[in-house]
Amino acid sequence: MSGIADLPYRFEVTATTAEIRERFPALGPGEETGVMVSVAGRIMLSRPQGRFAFIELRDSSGTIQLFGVEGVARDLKQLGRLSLGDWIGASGEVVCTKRGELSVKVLDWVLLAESRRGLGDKWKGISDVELRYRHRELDLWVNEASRRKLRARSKMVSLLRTWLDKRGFIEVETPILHPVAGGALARPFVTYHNALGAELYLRVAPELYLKRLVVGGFERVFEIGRVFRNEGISPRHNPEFTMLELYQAYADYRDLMALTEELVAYLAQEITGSTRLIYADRIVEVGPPWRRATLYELVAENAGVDVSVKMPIERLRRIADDLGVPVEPSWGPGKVVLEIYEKTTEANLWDPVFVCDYPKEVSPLARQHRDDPVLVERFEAILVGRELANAFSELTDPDDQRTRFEAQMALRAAGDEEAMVLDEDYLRALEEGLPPTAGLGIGLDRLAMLLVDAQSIREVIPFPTLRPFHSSRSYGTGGALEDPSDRDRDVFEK
RNA sequence: GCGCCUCUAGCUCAACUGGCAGAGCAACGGACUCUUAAUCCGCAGGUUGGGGGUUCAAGUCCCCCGAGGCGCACCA
Repeated sequence: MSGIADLPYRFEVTATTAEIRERFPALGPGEETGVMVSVAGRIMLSRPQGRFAFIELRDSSGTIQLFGVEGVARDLKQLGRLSLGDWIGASGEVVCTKRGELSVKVLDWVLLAESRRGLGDKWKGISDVELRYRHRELDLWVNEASRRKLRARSKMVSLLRTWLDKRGFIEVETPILHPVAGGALARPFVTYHNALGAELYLRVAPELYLKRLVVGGFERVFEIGRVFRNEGISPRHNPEFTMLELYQAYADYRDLMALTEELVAYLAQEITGSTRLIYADRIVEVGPPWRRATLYELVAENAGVDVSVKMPIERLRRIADDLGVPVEPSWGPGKVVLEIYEKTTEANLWDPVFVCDYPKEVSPLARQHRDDPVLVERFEAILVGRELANAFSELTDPDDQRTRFEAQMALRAAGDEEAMVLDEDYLRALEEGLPPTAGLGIGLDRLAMLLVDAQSIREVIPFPTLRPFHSSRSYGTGGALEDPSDRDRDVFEK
C-alpha cells in the first residue's frame, strides 16, 4: 500500500449511494446499465473471494456494494486487501450481480484515507457508552441510531429557523461573555479577560440582551444559542445546552402559548410524521390545543391541597411538611409554593400542559399578573413530566424591575448563589421604553430528546460534557498516534 | 456533591464456592470464479482501569485512586 503522502487531495464524486439506488430501484440479477459513476466513502465490509471482491461502501447517504472482478478492476488484489474503515473512491459501471445485489462494478479506485484503528466489532459495533461519547465519530459510523438522532436534531433546528422566519422573527446573536450573568436563576461559569483585566461570565441566558433589542425596535427577535450553567450533570442536564429564546412585541404570554403548541406540533409532524409521539414507550399527543391550567389547580389535583401565595408562611410550611417537601427557613411563600409544585406535581404531568401564573417572588423578570398582584403572567410548558418551555409577559416597568432586582440582591446577600445580580444597563433600557412584550425560552436539547425518543440528553449532543480524561489509560489506541512510524513522520512534521 | 453499580485483547463478551486468563469479530499471513456478518487454514494479540493489601495462590476478597452509568440534589 502506498504511503500517506501519496493520498490524493480530492476525488470527484459523481453519485451518492442513495442516488444510485434511486435511479436503479429494480435491476434484475446480471443486468448491466452502461452507466458510469464515481462514488466515495468508507469500507464497512469486505469479502474478497479469489478473482472477485465484494465490498460494502458507505457514504453519508447510505451504502452500495463495490463489485471487483479480476481483469476489470485495477489491482484487484490490493482492492481486496483494504481494511474495514478505509476510505476509498471508486469508479465503474452500475450493475446488478448474479445474486441480485445492486453494485458498482469497479474499474478504477483510489485509497483516500487509511483507517489505522478499525471500527469495532463488525456485527456488534461498539456499545460502551463512554467510548461512544468520547469518540463520537466512531459511534456515528457504527451506530445507525446515533446518526439518526443527530440528523433529526439538525433538521429540527433548521425547520425552526424557517418557521420563525416566516412569522417575521429575525435571528440575532448576542454576547456569550457577560459582565453580569443575568436572565435566569443559575450559577454561571466565570472566566477572565486579560486585556480588560476583568472577570466575565458565560451567559446563563440571552434574555436581557434580547429584550434590549426589542427596545431598539426589533419587534420580533430570536436567538438559538448555547448557554452555560454551572450545575450538575445528569441524563437531562448538560453544562452547556442550546436554548431558543424569542421575544414578540405587543404580545402577552397567552399569545406565546398558541405559538408554542403550534411550533412543537409542527416540528413533531415534520420530523416523526405525526403529532402523536412515542416517548419512553408511552404515547404523548402534542397536537394543539394543549391544556391550560394554573399552578394552583395542578397542585390541588396532584397533591390534594389548596395552596396560595397569599396564605401565611407558617401555614404553607406546614402544608409542605405534611407533603414531605423540605423547605428552607429563608424561603418566602412564593418559593415554598413553587417547591410544593415541583416536588409533588411536575413529574406527573405527562400530557402537554401550560402551567400558568407563578409566584412573583420566584419570577423576577415577569410582569405582574393583571388579575393578581402576587402572581406573574408566566407559564411553563410541561411534557412527559419535564419543563420544555418557560415564558412570560415581560416586566416592562423599570421601577418595578429595580425593586425585583433589589429583592434578588437581598437573596444573594443571604447566600443564594443563583439569585440575580442587578443589571443597570438593562434597567436603563427599560427606562428607554420596552413595549408590551412576551418572551419564550425552549431548551432545544430537551425538545430534540422528545422528538427522537432519547432517554439521555447526551444522545442528542454530539460531544456531551464528560470529565476530562487524565489517566494513562486510553481508549482504542493501538499506539499509532503516540508512536508514528518513520514513514509517516515527515508528514506529521510538515 | 452524596449513594448504588460497572471497568477482562482493537471491538463484543466468557472465566463455579479464590486454583494455568479464553472465545467470536477485527488485525496480520495464506486459499477460494457472484459474495451478503462469505467460508476455510495459519499467526499474533493482555501489567484483567491504576495503586496497595490479605493469601501457598487474586480477574475473583479488602482498602485507596481514576473513569463511566443510574438514582438523589440542582436546574432547562
